[in-house]
Amino acid sequence: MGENDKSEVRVRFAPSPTGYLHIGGARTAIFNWLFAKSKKGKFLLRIEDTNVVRSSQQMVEAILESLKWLGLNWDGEVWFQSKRLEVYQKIAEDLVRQRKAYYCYCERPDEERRPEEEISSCKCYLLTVKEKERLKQEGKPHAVRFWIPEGSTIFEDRVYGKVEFDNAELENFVILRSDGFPTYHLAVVVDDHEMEITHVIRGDDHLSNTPKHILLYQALDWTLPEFAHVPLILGTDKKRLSKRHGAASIIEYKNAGILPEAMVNYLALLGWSPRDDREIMSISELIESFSLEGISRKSAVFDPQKLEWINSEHLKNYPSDKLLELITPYLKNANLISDEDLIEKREYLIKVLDLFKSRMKTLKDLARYGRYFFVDPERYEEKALRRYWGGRATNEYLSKLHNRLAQLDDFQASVIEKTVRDLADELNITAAQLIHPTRIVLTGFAVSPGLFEMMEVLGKETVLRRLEKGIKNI
RNA sequence: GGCGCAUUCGUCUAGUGGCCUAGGACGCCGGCCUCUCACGUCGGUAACACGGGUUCGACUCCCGUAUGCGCCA
Repeated sequence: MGENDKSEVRVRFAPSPTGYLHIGGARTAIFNWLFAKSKKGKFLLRIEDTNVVRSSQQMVEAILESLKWLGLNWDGEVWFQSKRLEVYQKIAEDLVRQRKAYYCYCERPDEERRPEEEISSCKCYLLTVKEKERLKQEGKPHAVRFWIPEGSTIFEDRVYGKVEFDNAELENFVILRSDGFPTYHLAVVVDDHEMEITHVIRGDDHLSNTPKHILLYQALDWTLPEFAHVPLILGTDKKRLSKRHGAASIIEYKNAGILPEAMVNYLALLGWSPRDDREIMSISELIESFSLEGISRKSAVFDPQKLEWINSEHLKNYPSDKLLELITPYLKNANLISDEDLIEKREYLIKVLDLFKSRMKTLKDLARYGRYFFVDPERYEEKALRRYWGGRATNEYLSKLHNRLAQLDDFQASVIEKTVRDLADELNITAAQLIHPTRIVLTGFAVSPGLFEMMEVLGKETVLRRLEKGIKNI
């Protein structure tokens, strides 16, 4: 066990392009990538597209896009199984020649409704030479089945520890279908060998398949990689995560305004622990702390709320200029800024983010809850008015406030605050009686960042304009 | 059905025989801060699936049971 320093670590992620990259797949990719990085090894990518009907080029693109978004860059060219059919066929033939596999002429059972116990055991290996010859003449299609040897198969899984299977439990399994396409078992073993994969890190739904793979490695006289099976991710109902559980595709989280580093952070923590209390971790911290030993054997439930929390933590620590780039699409989409604004009002936008980012949970939030940083409020929230607007008197107070503010040369938070509080004193009212209505007039809501800081950012001109408008219209 | 794997607060987890009257985090609830809501901060809620062993001593080791999940060309 343990990695040999001399040989480079090589891992791979091998999705099949029959759907988008989902949460579970993404986490498997993350574990592989983290492991490769932590060992200064290579992270390879292989597309398992031997299921021609269900695979599509479009899905390949989508998966690559998701991986790029997450920042999981891969080494070298992408491998495609569909381009390697002859390789699998040749190896299947070799195994037949060596009597480690044999032709099977059984009719393919109806995949859809397979009777419970009719999990047939193929007896084609009993066929006589004469019978085989006859079937060949008839041109009857055949699959290739691997011949399971006697004994038992034991291996040391890096996550699950020692795992033992009795070979008698295994059936002579198909490695090459009658249509010439390999099964998962053959393809995975052949490719992992040729790609010189040293560690197979994959979902634990393959734990039970691993003995078959090991038997193949042995039959082919290839050295075994290490295996590490990672537990599945479940939905809130404790069922395997799938499309039914809402956003199962990674891209949906991108669209929902989740940062890629937050996604990686959260997913890494789902089924893996650094063994201390750290939760908010940067990519480099994750790489540094990652180890196979920290992976749990228990499947974990995906919790969108915690994802959001982790996202908000990352957002808070994000440099505002970088953040601006990321939220620009959302602001444009909501028609709040133009390309010119991006240049002309850059300084303003940065200040807005400085003020607002600590209250953001997703990249969408500014466009959604902070419209007043870009446009005057079109309407005032009913509830806010009812709660904080003190009738005609309020209009008069605000009018006085307007006059005072208009005289300020230095429109700074501290100065504004003093002005507001002094006025309240003079009017013999509480500061809150001034503050709340002002907020409503400026934002349309009862909720916003601290009023004085916000006024400074909005600027004198905007503040005065909105005050006037509010006094007139409310 | 056979085989395999798992089982600590609602959720993610720490825990590798005594440090555990079980720690952290999300969520939830409450206090403080305060111009609101967040942020922050302080505090509260809540768990070792069950039954047998082994041991001076089990969350930790073993065996069953239950439940869940996975694989079975």
